[in-house]
Amino acid sequence: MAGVSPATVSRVFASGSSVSPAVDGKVRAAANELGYRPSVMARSLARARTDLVALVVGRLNNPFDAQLVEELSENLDARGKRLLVVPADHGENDPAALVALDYQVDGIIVAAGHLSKASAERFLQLGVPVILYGREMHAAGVDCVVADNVSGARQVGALFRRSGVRNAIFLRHKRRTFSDDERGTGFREGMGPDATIRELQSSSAGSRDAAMAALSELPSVTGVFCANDLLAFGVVEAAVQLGLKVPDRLRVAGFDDIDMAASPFYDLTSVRQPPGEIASWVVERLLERLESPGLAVTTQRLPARLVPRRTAPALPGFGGLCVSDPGNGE
Amino acid sequence: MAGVSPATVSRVFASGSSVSPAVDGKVRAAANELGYRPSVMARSLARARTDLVALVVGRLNNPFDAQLVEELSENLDARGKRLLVVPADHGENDPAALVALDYQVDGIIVAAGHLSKASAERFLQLGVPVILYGREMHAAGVDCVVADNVSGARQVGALFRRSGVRNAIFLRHKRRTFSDDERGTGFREGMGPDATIRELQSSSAGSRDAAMAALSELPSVTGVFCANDLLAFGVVEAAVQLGLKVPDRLRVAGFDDIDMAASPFYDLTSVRQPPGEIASWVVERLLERLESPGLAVTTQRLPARLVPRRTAPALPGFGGLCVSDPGNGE
DNA sequence: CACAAGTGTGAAACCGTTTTCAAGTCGAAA
DNA sequence: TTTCGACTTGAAAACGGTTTCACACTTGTG
Repeated sequence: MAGVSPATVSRVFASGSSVSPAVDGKVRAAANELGYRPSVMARSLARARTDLVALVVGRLNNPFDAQLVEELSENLDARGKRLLVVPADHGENDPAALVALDYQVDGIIVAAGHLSKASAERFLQLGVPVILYGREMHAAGVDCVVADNVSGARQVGALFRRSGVRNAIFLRHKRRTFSDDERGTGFREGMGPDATIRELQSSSAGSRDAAMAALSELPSVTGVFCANDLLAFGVVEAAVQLGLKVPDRLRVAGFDDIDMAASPFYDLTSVRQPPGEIASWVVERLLERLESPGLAVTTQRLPARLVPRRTAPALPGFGGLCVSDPGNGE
Repeated sequence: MAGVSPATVSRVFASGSSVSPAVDGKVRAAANELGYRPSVMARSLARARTDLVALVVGRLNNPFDAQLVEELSENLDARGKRLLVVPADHGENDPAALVALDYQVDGIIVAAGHLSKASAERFLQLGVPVILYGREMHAAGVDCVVADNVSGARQVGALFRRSGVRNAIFLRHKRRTFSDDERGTGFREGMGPDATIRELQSSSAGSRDAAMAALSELPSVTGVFCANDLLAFGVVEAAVQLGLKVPDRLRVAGFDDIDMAASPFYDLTSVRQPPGEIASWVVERLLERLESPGLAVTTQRLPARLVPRRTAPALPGFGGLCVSDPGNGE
């Protein structure tokens, strides 16, 4: 060292320790000169803390998910932690999550479909906090954040019902999903017991074709609620192509309220779940749990708000409940 | 240890070393029993290799960027490396990139705007390979991948010119960008020297308003080329709102060819740059450079292909050059 | 049967920090 | 002047692996 000290350097870079100004200056000067920066790896090894948080996540083709990744990354960064992305593309369960463990990550954030109970227990046993979003899971101390799917979808159902829709389709993803289940349930609740609701499955990419087929085959259907906006876009397209006027002849609604939903061409009624809030809740909770591991497990429900637009407009009488866009339609 | 060996365990888990089948079995059995997995941190410290690759990236609101992150993450994962996300949201230059160094990452991938020459040199000096995408940079051994913006934009310009557009707008981002510059250049080339081209700046979110203002003020403009699809969407919307028929009265084109460009409502002529190819080239190159650091620096240009759609249709006579959608228009 | 070559294993040093502990310095209080 | 803390600093033991080296112990060959 240019200065004269082995472990004192540590104190200089670790905040909080007391070092005399003189020494501090010398060390920093030398470090600057040498271009020295403490190795996070070595520090992690010694402290048994990596400041790394793993995110186990699947595909990002839905802008909503992408947004979430961005927000998570930024939130963590602001708290001095770094995001380690572990792709869970294998579609199925845990193996990906286990990789995270090898990195001694301080915590793990898992997207809806990618956590098995087995993994969850393994994490708990190792004392690594897990936050799950987009799905509830009553298992070993994992905290969950979920948008209030049931309530959001119920609002859509109620709007459809009040608009006179009696015969509807619930379009969901091919792969069975916790949130799709909830959205279906909420929708049925909102539509009431005397409504007929068909469930249809499709990939986001193929939703137009699926909707085309279903709508031409079932002329009595007057409303389609989709598990997300991407699916709904396809339905709107199909309706246009079939000459079914939206919203007069057919109401359409989606879920997530991604940016494109506000496009004047779709102008899609949707249910807003704010990625920013989810992200900040997730990291907030993670950090809380890191500093006091004993916390009770919680499941946080984030409110989901109906955003009525043209494809399923709010009814005059009920406008008070619905918050529409500020819409400075010049 | 349940078995009988301290450093032999290392050999068991490090591939390639020779261990007798008997010992190997015992060790693995014990490891399995104890739930032991080697600590990546310790390994990294000893080997001076972390299997971590940092990605310095800004916002992900453009689906194109999100897709890129996904592809990068998966490609790296398949090669045994992990993606560390370092948000560069500060908009400006290097500080973010330096964080990556502390993690002793094996390599760094940087998105267009987020690398300064200073950082680049620092990385080179430390022997950490840097791959830059979305921008060229003739500095210290950084490899670059860039879509062929000039050629792609030139194709748009040529299409516009052949369609009779003489007076056009090039709509670019507020923040000055390498690729926007190139796209502007290519567009001008394609339009020819006698065309009038106005440059306009806007954020993706506000492009509709910007276009509204410009188009009503400049009635002679008959074509708008945008630096990306998101901007172009706003222009199409503005055109509709102003009653300018697209494409008869106004041609519009974007860049990236994101999924939504194919939406029948926009049906946007665009220039395709494949995120998958970019991603795989990036990690391919990174790994190459990791195992043979002496490689000559390269700048890879990936072909950008015009995808004509309704907002600026291909002309009958020139169809051969343009690849349109498979379009099974039922 | 001896000797070279090849294999599987253990000892020990090392990677770059943190952290405990003890020792040393200095100023203030007695 | 002596004594007692408060501060600053260094020595040394971790942290959990990898890796070099040397030491047996098999094998194969003359």
